[in-house]
Amino acid sequence: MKQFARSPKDIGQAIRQARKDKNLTQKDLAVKSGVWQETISKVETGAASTKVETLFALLAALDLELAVLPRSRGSQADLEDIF
Amino acid sequence: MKQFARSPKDIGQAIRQARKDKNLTQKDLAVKSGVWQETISKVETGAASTKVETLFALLAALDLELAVLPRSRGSQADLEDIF
DNA sequence: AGACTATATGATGCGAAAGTCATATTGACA
DNA sequence: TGTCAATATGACTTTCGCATCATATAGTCT
Repeated sequence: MKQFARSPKDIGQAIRQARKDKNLTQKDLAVKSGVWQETISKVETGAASTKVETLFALLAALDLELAVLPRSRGSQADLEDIF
Repeated sequence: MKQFARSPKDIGQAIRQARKDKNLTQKDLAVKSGVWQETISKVETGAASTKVETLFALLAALDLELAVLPRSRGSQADLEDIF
């Protein structure tokens, strides 16, 4: 079940989704990924930006990866969705 | 043509690929995305980490988006690929 | 080879992310 | 509702990305 992402917020939602699907708490994921629980909270809620390393550490701990693909479907996200 | 990514380096390569496919220089992309040419260079070569906002700014300027999906195919990337 | 363009590298300053610890708030459930 | 676990928030410090400018290196074409 694939999640598309055009903004940090999208990614955060996908991570939270995947974490819950695997029945992990933020603390569990923190231990697995080496990322602090507090940081995970911020990432999932989109409260703060993230470094790409942090993102991949979380994705790896959740057995996820990314695919880069052309924006075909749906409407364009405007810059406010990103910044 | 889809690019999978499990590390910042993978993303950098995908961005470079997409940029060249569109016949854009780093400078062109810098103008379109609002990200400095120097930063793009670092991102593409994987020399430095990036903020997720920067990543999405580049992807948007290249009409790309991400998909989050389970790591199924191929071998696992180990942590050195990420950090 | 020379000239021009593209990309990489290097230094500095600022701001923001992450680590860290403490605590508040929310959520679940007996 | 009271308690415990889960998540969010806040403060503070350190680390690091980005903007910025300058310059070096690499590529390309004549």
